[in-house]
Amino acid sequence: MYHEEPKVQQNDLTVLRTSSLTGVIERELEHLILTGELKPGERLNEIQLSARFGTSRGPLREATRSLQAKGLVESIRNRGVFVRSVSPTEALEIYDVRAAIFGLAGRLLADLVTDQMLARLNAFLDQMDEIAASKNFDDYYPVNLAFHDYLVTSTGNATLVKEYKGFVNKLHLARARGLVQAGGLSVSNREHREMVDALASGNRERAQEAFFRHVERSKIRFRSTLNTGASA
Amino acid sequence: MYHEEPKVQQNDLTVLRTSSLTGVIERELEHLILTGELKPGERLNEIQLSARFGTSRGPLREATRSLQAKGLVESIRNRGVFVRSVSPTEALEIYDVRAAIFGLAGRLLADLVTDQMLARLNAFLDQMDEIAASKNFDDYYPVNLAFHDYLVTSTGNATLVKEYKGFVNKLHLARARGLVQAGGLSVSNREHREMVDALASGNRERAQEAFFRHVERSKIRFRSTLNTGASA
DNA sequence: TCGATTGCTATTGTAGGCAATAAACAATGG
DNA sequence: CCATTGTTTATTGCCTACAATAGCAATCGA
Repeated sequence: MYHEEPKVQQNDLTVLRTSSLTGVIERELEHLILTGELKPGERLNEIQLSARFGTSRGPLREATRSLQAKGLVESIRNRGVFVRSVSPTEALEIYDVRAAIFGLAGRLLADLVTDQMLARLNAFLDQMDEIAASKNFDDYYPVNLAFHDYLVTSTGNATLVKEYKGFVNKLHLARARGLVQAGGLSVSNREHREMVDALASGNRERAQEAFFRHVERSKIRFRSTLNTGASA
Repeated sequence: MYHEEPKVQQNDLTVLRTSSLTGVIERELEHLILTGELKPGERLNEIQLSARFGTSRGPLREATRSLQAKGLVESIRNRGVFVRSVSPTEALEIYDVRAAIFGLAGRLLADLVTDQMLARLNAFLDQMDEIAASKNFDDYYPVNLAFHDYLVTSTGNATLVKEYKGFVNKLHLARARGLVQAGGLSVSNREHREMVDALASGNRERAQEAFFRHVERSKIRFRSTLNTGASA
């Protein structure tokens, strides 16, 4: 008991010391947006939200400015701040840029890959195969996410990681957001194996192309579901 | 006289109507940072700057939050906001990501390229050859910039353009900033021709690789000037 | 009835003020 | 002489208050 108390308190203090109130609000808002509690197009009422967080409007406004720069909200003067709504066109653009960045991850990893890393990746593949076989698609999504996260993080390129995650977040604001996930669900694990095999070969260009194409195929799936006029 | 007065006033009003004071300050600060008037590591004094812009501290703080999200400044609680200083390591990371994005530009352009576009690009190449021959390096840099800008913009992918420019800006904050330019100066126009040729071939992968490698070579030049221990 | 105009209200934009913090310096003790 | 502790000051963090704006509804005139 005595050992935990100071630790917890120190954590709280550290949080308040490191990140300002603005930072806390920003993360909170980002969470609300990404979980869909604040939906695309919805206005962020300053008074209402600052009351909810128990602060004044100042820090909240600073937080929204930051989110605006990150592309999660847009601000219209004298009208307010709104959760961004990513159009299908922009979503397609983002898929391309994300493909390029993910491709870079493949290229970099081809030079960094170790046996240990390959073992970990194969474990991921097996796990996803298993889940896919059981048709338990709700379990597939998080593992798939962890797989991609592991790959991107393993490059050791912090700039790349940050960018990649930013785009993944933005895609959550795409209209017909469900389609983004739907596209991912039908991903055959074959593409993943191609990526891992390319890494194992140590061939930079091949790995880059495999990673790039994986995202491009997601894009194509996204687009085709769009055309069929499916709705949420 | 009478005809101009209202127009000027309307321009001012339009600017203030469209973008808030925060937006104006943000652009102004970004300019100060990128031109080097505010140097990496330097603190942005709120009182001083808000007095300079003739506003209160609120809008200024919002502007700096936005710049923070863009990676141009960093904020330390209770200490202030500082112009970011990009380490050599981070600069190398940025070069890689920029290469990936620029490579995507090449890939996209390979499918979009027209004779008219090729003519324009060849005009750029000739112009740069000319300048290089005259050894007037100060003229080379802006044309080189315009060349790259033209390429990126021609993709029609606004997300790509925004990202690319963001990274170019960030690289301006790299320590030994002169080296970034110095690296560019010695660029042989041959690389540029390779890029244009790749576009003319219409081969996606080839174009992507040519564009990618062009930036990678810049990175290598940057790194080598770093290792020789050259200083500003 | 319809359109324009004019007030009203909710909300954002900006300003300025007080409290809290950190860095620099002075004072004190060993 | 050095280390440590108290004090001062510049500066940031946050809040409250006021001004300005946009959207809306009611009113007025045709």
